Order: sequence, then C-alpha cells, then structure tokens
Amino acid sequence: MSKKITIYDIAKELNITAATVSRALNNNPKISKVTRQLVADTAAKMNYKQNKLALALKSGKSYNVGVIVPRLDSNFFASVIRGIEEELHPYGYHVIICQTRDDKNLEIENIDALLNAQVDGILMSISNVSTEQNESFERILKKNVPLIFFDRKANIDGVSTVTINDFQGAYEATKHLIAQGCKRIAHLSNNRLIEIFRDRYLGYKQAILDSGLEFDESIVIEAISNVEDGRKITKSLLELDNPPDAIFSSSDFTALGAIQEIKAHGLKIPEDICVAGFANEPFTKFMELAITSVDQSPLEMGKMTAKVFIEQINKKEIVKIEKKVVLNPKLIIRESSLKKQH
Amino acid sequence: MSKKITIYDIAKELNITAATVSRALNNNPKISKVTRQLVADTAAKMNYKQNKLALALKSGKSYNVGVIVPRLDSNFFASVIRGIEEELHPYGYHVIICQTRDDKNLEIENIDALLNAQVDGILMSISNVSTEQNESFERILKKNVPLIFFDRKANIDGVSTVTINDFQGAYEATKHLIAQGCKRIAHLSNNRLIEIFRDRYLGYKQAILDSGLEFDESIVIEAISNVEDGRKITKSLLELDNPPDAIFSSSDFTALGAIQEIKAHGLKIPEDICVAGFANEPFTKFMELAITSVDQSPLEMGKMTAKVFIEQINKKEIVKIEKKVVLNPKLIIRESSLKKQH
DNA sequence: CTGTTAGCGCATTCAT
DNA sequence: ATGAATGCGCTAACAG
Repeated sequence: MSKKITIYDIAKELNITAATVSRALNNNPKISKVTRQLVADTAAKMNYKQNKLALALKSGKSYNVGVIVPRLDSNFFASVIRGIEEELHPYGYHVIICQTRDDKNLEIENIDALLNAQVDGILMSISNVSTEQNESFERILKKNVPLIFFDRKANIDGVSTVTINDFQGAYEATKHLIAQGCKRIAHLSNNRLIEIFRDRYLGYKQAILDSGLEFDESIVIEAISNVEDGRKITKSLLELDNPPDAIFSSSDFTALGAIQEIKAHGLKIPEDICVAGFANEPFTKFMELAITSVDQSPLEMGKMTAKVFIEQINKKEIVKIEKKVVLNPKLIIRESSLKKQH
Repeated sequence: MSKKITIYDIAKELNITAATVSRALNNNPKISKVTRQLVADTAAKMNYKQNKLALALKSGKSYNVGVIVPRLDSNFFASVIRGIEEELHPYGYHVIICQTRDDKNLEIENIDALLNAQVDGILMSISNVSTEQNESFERILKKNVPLIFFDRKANIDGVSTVTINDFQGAYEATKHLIAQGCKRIAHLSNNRLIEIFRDRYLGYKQAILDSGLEFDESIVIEAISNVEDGRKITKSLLELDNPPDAIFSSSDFTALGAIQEIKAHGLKIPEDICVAGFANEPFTKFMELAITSVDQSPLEMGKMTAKVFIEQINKKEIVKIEKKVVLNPKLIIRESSLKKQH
C-alpha cells in the first residue's frame, strides 16, 4: 500500500510550507510563477491527490448530492438518475443513491443518513405522504440544504419541484381515446394521495366532462402498478353488464395487464377496446401491439432537477427560493388505441 | 439556518470534555452509566447529529463505495445496483454511482474522482479494454482499496469478480435451439474483446461443434446492442442464399430487431426461424411473442458483489485476496424458440 | 472513569 | 510572495 501523499510531503520536499503548496495548487495569484510551477511538477511527480474528505470537512461542501427514489430498477427512475448524474458530473458533484421501496421509515432513515454525510443537496421523489416525513423535510431545510422534489412531490414552502404536467398528460390521452370514438372509458388509477396519480385522475375526469360524456366513478379503480393487478381489475371490468370501450391506465404495467386480459377474453384491440398507459416505458413501443402512452421525458426531468439544484447552490442569499418547473408530457399514440378509419 | 451542534456544544452544556461525550456516544464501556445517559439525553435534546465527514477524515473510512457502470438506464445495471444498495444499506454504506457511457477516458476520470473522494471500495463493470485503464486499476489496488468487477470483468491479479457463466448460458441456449431441430444457427455477437461477449460466442460455437453441426463463421456477425442493428444484420442474413433457421443473439435488443425483421419478411417464428436472446430484459416476457432469453439474475449479482466487498473489508490481512464468483445463468424458454410438437 | 493532547488533510487569517 | 497558526469535528493514545 503506497503511503498517502499530502501537501505536507510535497512541502517538505521543497522546503516550503504546506500553506504555500495549498495556495500554489489552488492557483492563488499571490504565488510566484516559479514556485507554482515547482509545486505543480513535484505534485505530479510524487503522484499527489487531493483528499476531498479533508476539503469537505474544512469547507463544509462535500460535493455529494443525495438522490432518493422509491426504487432503482424502473426505467423511469433510472433515466432520471442518469439525467441527474450527467448534468452534475461536469460540476464535480457525485450522486449518492438511496431507495425507499415505498417505506416511509426507510425514507426518513435515508434522509438522516444523507444529512449526516453532509450532502450538499437532496433530490428526491417522495414515496408516500405522512406528517412524519414533513419533520424530515423541515430538518433538511433548517440545515439550509437545498431540497428538490422531482415527479412525486409534496407541497412545502421553500422546496423547488420539477414535475411533468400529469393533469395535461392524462387529459390529452383521454381526449385522444374519445376522439377514437370511445364513450365509456375506465381508469386504472393508483394511490391518489400521491399527487401525480391524483392529477392523472383529475385530467382524465376533466376530459370526460369537457366532452359531454357521462362520468362514472364506478369504473375508476385503484390498482397497484403491476401486470397482475392490471389483469385482475380488467377482468372485473369486462365482466360488468356495461363494460368499458376503452381503458386509460395511470401505469404502463397495468395497461399491459389490461391488454393481456382483453385478449384472453377474445376481444380485439383497438377495435373493441382501446388502451392507453402512462410513462412510456420502453416495452410499450417494443410490443407487437405497441401501447399508446404518455412520455414523461425522464432524462430531461433529471437534467432539469440537477439544473435547479445548481442554481440554488449558486444563490448567495439566505432567502428561501423555490422554483416550480413543470415539463410538458408528450402523448405517444400507438396501435393499442389507434383505430383505422373511423 | 440552525447552527451545527458538535460534541463540543454538548460537552460545554454538561461541563465535561468532548472526548467524554464522544466516548459516551460510542458506548465506550469505560463511561459511567449516568454520564452516558446524561450525554445521550442532552444530545437528543440539542438535536445533535454526528458529522460523518469528520469521522471519515479521522478514521480513513468514508462508508461510501463507488459503483461504475457503462449506463444506468438499462434494466440489467439498474437491477445490479439495486442489489448492491440493498445489500450494503444494513452495513451503513452508501453507493456513489458513476456512468462511463463506454468512454474509457470517463472511466479513468471516474476512478480517480472516487479515489479522491476516499471511497472504501470500487465495484465496477468495465466498459472497454485498454492498457490505460490497467494503470487506473493499479492505482486502486496500490491504495489498498478493494476493487471488484461484476459482469464485465478484466483479469487482474488481486481483483475479485462476480460474473455469470456466459459460456454456459450461450451453450444451453444454442443447445436448446438445436434440440428444436435448428441446423443452421446464426449468432449476433458483440465486441468480443469484452470477455462476456467472447464467452457467449465460444459457448455458442462449442454447442454447435458438440452437436456435430457445421460451424460457419460467416453467420457470426458483430452487432451493436440495439434494435436497429439487429434488424439491419438480420436483413442481410435473410438475404443469403443459405439463410439461417435460427438466430442466437448476445443481446435481447438485437434479438428483438431480428424478430421484427423476420416478421417483415413474412416468415414465421418459431416455425421458420427460432430466435433467442440474452439478458432476460423485462420486455422479452411482455412481448406478444415472448422471447427466449438467458437470465443473468442481476439482483443476485449485485447482492453477491456487495457481499464479496464486505468480506474483503473485514479481512485483516494485507494479503491480496481474490474471489471469483460465477453465478449460473438460467435459460428461459419462451415462444420465440419453442416449436410445438416436432 | 474522565481530562489532556494530538492528528486526520486541507485552506485561510494574520503576520512578515 | 511566503510562513505560522488555527480550526473544520471527531476519536484515540496517554495520563491520571
């Protein structure tokens, strides 16, 4: 194990002080060109590497940001994180990732751990809503650590957010289904305590009302975001006396389950029933019967979240700043909802 | 902004020394029950939080590990990272993620940055092979920082690896195609300087030779791992005078491209041509025509990689230890290669 | 059982 | 332009 080289070692080598070495390395203008060069050369020769930990302790900046997501192995979150990493990399920031698995205790634990690790900011998508977390959020803000929510947000003073317009996405998707001639559109929803799901529900509802169709709350059903639940609920819908002629799902996975179940019932898509999902997961375009979905541009969301963080860091004022960025969703129309000539 | 509370603050409050506070907080047995309790109480009251940065500088352990992958938004890598995070979380380790985007300069840069940040270990999947990186790897080892490769490895002394048996996976997939009656199996390969792709190629080749079939190098073609390249190359294969009756692809994405192209040519799968991929990406099972693929159990790979790291950390010896874990692949047979009654 | 001292590696204020 | 001294927050060796 090669011994660690510090600025003291290179100071000793040159018979100068560590302070001078530090200044030279940091391009302090008060240092003469010669010593600066000398220091640079011997630093390189001795293979010196700055210990960021010491710097962090001294400066109070760790150059680490914490990113908290419900889970990593979903294309959406992975893409957001990719965006964050790519945007932050040029600034020298590193990304520490935490998963909550939708467990609010884990969320609180992660926040505390990140705070103790002295991260310079926390970017997160909340997993749940409860008053306990609000205390955690307050703790972050009290420490003057920038907190930014992306996608799944809570409404808290002083917290910036980056989201897509979920209402709009759902509204457009539903309007599209209506334009295809669908008159009885069911909605596979999700936990509406979470804002994005509530907004999607509201957008769906508004589109129906705006079109003069009958709104039937009984065909709005809460589902867990997976294929099995999509199938199960769709089965119950198809068995109704008055089954729907379209399904708008707040998740691509439940939409897929719906499609499988519809086919199992011998019905045709999109002729008999149209289906649209939400998130534009990669598989939706790979399917034989490609699935209509709402794209959330996760990469851009990640980059934007990082940008907001950088802005926040650069503000000198102690004033609480908050910025609400709302990205536009893009409806991607595919076979699952596109009727030929109607 | 609430002022930061240190052990000095709580020491002053109690008219004792910071050292005593530190000891009490760390449950040092030499501290009396009363003071320990007193310290604990006032710490809680004053809302004290340990500064991990100071601890890290002092102890030389940052409790951060760096994870370097080519990209984040692939289900495989995201799942591996999930496994790493979940396994490491109970030990108090945090995961810093870096992407190389298959750029070796970025890879080297990331390694240096992680080293400067004093990570306790580096877990990575290499993006390329070149002598320049070897210097980086040497730098890691010289600092006595555990280095563990997963999936895409290089063969370096003192470095542990966690991989799946790619040869075996490819061998079984090819054998399966042969068992379906296929006699002329093409292989969509990938950069064979990377060991996993070379091994898949070799497994494929061995299966053909072991079965007494003719091995034809001209239908082994290197592709980039995406749908477009899969289509393009498959097109050229189908236009041969002597087209293949099966395609074994080292990537699910090229396998999907192959399927699309085969259908576009009016051929039937699996009746006319069988197709198998590699990686068991989620979409392979979602497809209408589900794709046969080789599962790499990424979650387990991640957990295992983390376990090997923990083991390595706990070894007291300075001796270089290396462990080579090889996980078993699982062939998942689906419609794209399963002929009915032949 | 507790206080004193010192050091992890760095940057910075105050000298000169 | 450079040196000396100090502190970031913590733990550990050495005293007592």
